Amino acid sequence: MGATKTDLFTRQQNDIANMAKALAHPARIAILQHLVKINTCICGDLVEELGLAQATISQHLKELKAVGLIQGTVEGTSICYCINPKNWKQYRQFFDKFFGSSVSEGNCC
Amino acid sequence: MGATKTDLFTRQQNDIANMAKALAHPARIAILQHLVKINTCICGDLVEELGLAQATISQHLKELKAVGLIQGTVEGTSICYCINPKNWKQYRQFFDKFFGSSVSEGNCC
DNA sequence: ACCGTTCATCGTAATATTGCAATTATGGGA
DNA sequence: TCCCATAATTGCAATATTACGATGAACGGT
Repeated sequence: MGATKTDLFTRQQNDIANMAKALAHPARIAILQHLVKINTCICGDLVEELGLAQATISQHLKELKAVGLIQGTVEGTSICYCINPKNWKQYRQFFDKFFGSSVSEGNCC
Repeated sequence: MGATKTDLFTRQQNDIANMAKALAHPARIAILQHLVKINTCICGDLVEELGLAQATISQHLKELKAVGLIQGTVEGTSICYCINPKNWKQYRQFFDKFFGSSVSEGNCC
């Protein structure tokens, strides 16, 4: 025991949870914000920007790439990362839909 | 080592990461969806609804309550949980703002 | 007062995540 | 070819999360 029981939940529920998990670390939020801000691509100066070790940054980038939020292309000796616009919009829609179900104010609890 | 270095990031970045963390589990997504659906309050039939043990559900409810997404009031021998409309809307706005920074299509990577 | 129902909390085991040093590719100079 | 810079991967230690059985607290009924 200790592992998440994904089989108990719907595909959609696991999807949303996984999307949220990708955002569930300040370093990854910082990376995404930096990439959004510097709309043109950025390489590994993220290591300087955030105060984490190169190996750690690389790991976070890997996770973000795994869920499709960012993409990277080789640029000579360094690698150029940027937001994946398509999936970014999809994420936005997913969360929008999730929270969109407007909650009835008051009258309970 | 192994703990998240929250002090390296801004308050806002940590906040978003924490909000995302609250949603980063299918059981909590399922709980929230159930509470939204049954707009009137619901008690602990969540234990039946999801297939998890009572102690586990209670733990997830505690986390959701800790971040303010739900609220609960004593209802005799059972407890009535429901969405916290105010914070729900705030969450929605936060994520909307985060993803709102529209990404420039193409032209890079 | 006694029992049963409902839920929180504690303790513990299993697993996942975070972070880094060290190492390993890979590509561009000299 | 021999370095040097950049970034991925590996291996490991520290910490966090998930899940559950057992126990405890609170309430309603009898």
